[in-house]
Amino acid sequence: MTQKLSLPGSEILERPRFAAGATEDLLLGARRLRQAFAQSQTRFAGRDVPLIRAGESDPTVILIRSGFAFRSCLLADGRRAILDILVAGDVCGIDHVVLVRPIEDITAAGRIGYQALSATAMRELMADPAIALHALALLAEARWRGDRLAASIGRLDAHARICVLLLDLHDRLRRRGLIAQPIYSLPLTQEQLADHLGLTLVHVNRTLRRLREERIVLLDRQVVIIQDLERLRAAAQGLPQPAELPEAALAAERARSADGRN
Amino acid sequence: MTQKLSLPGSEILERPRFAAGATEDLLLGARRLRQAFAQSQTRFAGRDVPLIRAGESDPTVILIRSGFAFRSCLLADGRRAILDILVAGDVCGIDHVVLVRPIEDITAAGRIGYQALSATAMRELMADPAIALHALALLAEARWRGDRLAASIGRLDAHARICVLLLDLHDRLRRRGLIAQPIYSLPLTQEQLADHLGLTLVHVNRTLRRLREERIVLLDRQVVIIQDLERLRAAAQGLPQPAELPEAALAAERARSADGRN
DNA sequence: CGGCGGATTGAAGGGAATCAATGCTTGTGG
DNA sequence: CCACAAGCATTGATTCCCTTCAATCCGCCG
Repeated sequence: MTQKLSLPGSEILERPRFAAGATEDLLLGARRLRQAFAQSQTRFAGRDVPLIRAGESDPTVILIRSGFAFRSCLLADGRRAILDILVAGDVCGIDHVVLVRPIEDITAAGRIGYQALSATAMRELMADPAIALHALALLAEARWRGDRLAASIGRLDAHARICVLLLDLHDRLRRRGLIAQPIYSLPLTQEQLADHLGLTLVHVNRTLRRLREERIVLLDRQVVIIQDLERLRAAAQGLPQPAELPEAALAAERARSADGRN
Repeated sequence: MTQKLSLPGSEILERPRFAAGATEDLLLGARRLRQAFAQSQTRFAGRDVPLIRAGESDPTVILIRSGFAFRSCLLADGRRAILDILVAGDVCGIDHVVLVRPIEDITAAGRIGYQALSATAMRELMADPAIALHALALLAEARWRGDRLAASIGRLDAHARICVLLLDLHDRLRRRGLIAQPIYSLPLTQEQLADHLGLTLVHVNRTLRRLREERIVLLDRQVVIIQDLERLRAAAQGLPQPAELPEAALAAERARSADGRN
């Protein structure tokens, strides 16, 4: 059924770029949205502080300035599924523009700085086509990450899943210019990693040990040290290429950093 | 860490509704988008016909009029992950407005009728704030389904996963008025179900047998017969409530069906 | 009839979960 | 300054869900 597919994996090397007809507006929208966020005060929150709770009224849209956060939902049995990890520069909660109440929780993973915009304000901003397009792009990117996670959990083993996660985070941070070396802090407990990867704490631990023994990555005290990027990439093979903010957004990102970043 | 959470599961009984401030526009946007689609000719495709291929240029946005389709991506080892199942009334490919090239494949699961809009045309439509908002809502809903899938694969066992799938599909079809009884056709092979649920063909088969023996659901020859909706719901417990098109879209949907549906 | 895709079923093995201790840090308070 | 508790990390032993491998069967079509 599935074709022979002898593609050596180097097929879709490009990450999804924005459509030509939209790039201009996207850039513009990105800038304007950042400006809107810049109006609001930067706030801070510590570990495990909920930024948005599922079901609460009057949700906000959030721009993370620094640190990590995650989106999660509670399961009936009390377990938790962490659906997305958010890093500095990410905007989350755009769907609150159209939903009365948020569906999931958004929680600070460690100490973070962020700015918030009320859903109403965001809704008004959406009147600007450029911003509307940018919002769509943000959501599209988030969905892509979600799809990727589903594929990862569904078809890769624990070893590969963790590699994908650590590599993707590395690439995201790298692309945003937030790190210069293959080292970054990741303020998630092993239990939280497990909740994200569809594993158990114990198995995450064992797998991390294996990765350490293989001298591929070292995750100690919430610090990730990638010892062998090549082999990490090899081990993370299997999924389609990581889709991330393409150059348009990247440019915007750079612009943002270049401006005073508060 | 996780609170005691003695919520009996009946907490978030409501599905995500659209925000009050947006409902009007959403309805309007939905109607206008349908109208735009109505301009284009209804096309048909048979089983396994790709509607959109990852990487191809000039992608379209698609409204499914009848039948089932699915979104999938290929993994490096040749396996496939089916990330979403699309039913009549679904719009897919909205993200093509912002992406140059689609990231995933969209394939007809059986014989389907659909209408297509070029990404360029859709991009122009987005100038209408109502349509832009509706597009955002569509994407938000798709993401929610993706998140749900990830949680399902990550935290539920095969039995529950299949129940969730069959129940969710039932509810979606029911809510759109496409079925009146707990019976529907599902033109997916067991291998495709496996690719969707992160299982193997063999195990899907065994689990379906068990469900049959338990007299909960019967899946035979691509026809799903829910024998005991109550117990199916019970078995599908565990995830947060299914998020689907809320009444706004529902109304639009009804309006659509009420008009000639081509 | 033969071939083929899909469904079904058995047997065996493995990856991950579960159960259960034991370290290790860190922060708190005496 | 040390004791102590709490949360997190680590590790072993055991269990089991799911995969893998391998046939067989069935319905369909040329």
